[in-house]
Amino acid sequence: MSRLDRSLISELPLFQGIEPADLDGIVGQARSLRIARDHTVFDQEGEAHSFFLLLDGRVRVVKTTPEGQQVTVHYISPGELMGIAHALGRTTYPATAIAVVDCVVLAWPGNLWPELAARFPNFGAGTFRTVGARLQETQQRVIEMATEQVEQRVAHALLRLVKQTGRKTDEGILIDFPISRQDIAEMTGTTLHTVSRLLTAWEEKGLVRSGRQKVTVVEPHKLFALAEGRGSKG
Amino acid sequence: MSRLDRSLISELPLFQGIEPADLDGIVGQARSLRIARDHTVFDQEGEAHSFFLLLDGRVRVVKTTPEGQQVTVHYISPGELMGIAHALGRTTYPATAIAVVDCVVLAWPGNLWPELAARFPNFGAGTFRTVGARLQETQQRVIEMATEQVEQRVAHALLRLVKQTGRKTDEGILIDFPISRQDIAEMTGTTLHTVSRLLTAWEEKGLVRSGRQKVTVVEPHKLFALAEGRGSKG
DNA sequence: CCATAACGTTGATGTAGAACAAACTTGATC
DNA sequence: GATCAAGTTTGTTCTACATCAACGTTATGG
Repeated sequence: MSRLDRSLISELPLFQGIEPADLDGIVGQARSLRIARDHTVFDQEGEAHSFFLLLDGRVRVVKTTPEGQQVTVHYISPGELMGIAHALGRTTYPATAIAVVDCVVLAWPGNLWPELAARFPNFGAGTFRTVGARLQETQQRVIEMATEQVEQRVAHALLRLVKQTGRKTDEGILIDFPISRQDIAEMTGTTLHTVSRLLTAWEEKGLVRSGRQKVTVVEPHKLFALAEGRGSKG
Repeated sequence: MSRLDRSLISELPLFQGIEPADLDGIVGQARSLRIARDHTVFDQEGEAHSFFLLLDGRVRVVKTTPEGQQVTVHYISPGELMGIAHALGRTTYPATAIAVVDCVVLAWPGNLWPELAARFPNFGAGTFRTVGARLQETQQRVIEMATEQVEQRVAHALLRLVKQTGRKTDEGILIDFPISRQDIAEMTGTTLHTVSRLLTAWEEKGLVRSGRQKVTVVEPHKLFALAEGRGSKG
């Protein structure tokens, strides 16, 4: 096992205002894990033994209904916490986390969370902000699902991904991990067929370029106009 | 202004494990407010000067889209915190809170929150649990919106209200505050017309009894079966 | 007690998007 | 380089639910 040191986390907003020696202590209590693509970091209903910090890669958080339908709740980017069931007073994970590319994570024992939060108020407050932001985002999605039609929802979802993980290329802004029509459908509550049709239509209008597990947004502003319900017909 | 004392809050889960003297101190820093029916406790985008504890009544939390559409995010029951924007690192309220009946609330200055959370870890942890529960619930609604059809969503919404605020009567379980077809539509992302049709159909089947701003669930189990997608046709 | 606004019901029509079905493409694997 | 699976496209059909429209009912206040 490789030596872990504070440089892994010292730049993250979550750990600002904590003494270097303490950072070493915190990191010292973590295990570092590599999660191969398509493998899970933790599983829905599983015992919440740990909480995690994503250092590198990208993780999809999915809830599965009793009927077996999947809904993608959130994408995790590097620097974010995940699996903080303990902090929320739960003993099992409420969702499954799947690595969409090879990932590196730090894992702490779940029961360490209260201790860390008590000793480092900034850490506790940071977790609070994370959860708060996630609540905001989730409420926003409820609003979208309740008031927008599919085309706008898919457009919003793509723009969100672009903001979180967009990488500039010569064609436009590439969503920087493999993402299928099915994945987008699970984020927006529609079917892969409808997503496919939308992407084809947008490609014809020059808004996006897309291929197998790959989407590039060429004209973010036009896509945004569409997301806001001001499509070309308005 | 009436004298406030610890008995107002000492029984609430949120304040367990805090010394009586400290409870007096906490309550002493609060103002008590009466909010008349249909008036707001706080307003979306407004400066988050305070956070609140609902002592009595019922509050509807609503988000309004730029296009003016309203979505009900949550109902608050007595004993719950609301308007905790500060704890989530925000400076404005993300939604509007409307009293659906005459209410009594306690209000603390927003900037007091970090201090209380630091001095009373149980209080901080309790807030965390509140926010966590709200996140869970909101994610559940995203899943419902993504995977269920309107009839099931409305059934789930009614059952949730029954659980939170149901009062046993001789006809069944009454949702114990005035609630219109429009209100239910805003909770479930549909129209008042569709809600009206559903309630009429359910009434014919003997599942509910409803009238002007009033819904009584007569057969919770059958309604639950329906909510789970096992309607009479299955 | 009458006016009027708020709330609720019910019918007719239209359509977004799911469901069904089938073929095509692109990578992987032996 | 043939085979196979996973991902994608595209056409057709069908339906749940919104939308449009009108009318009925119950409260409220002058």
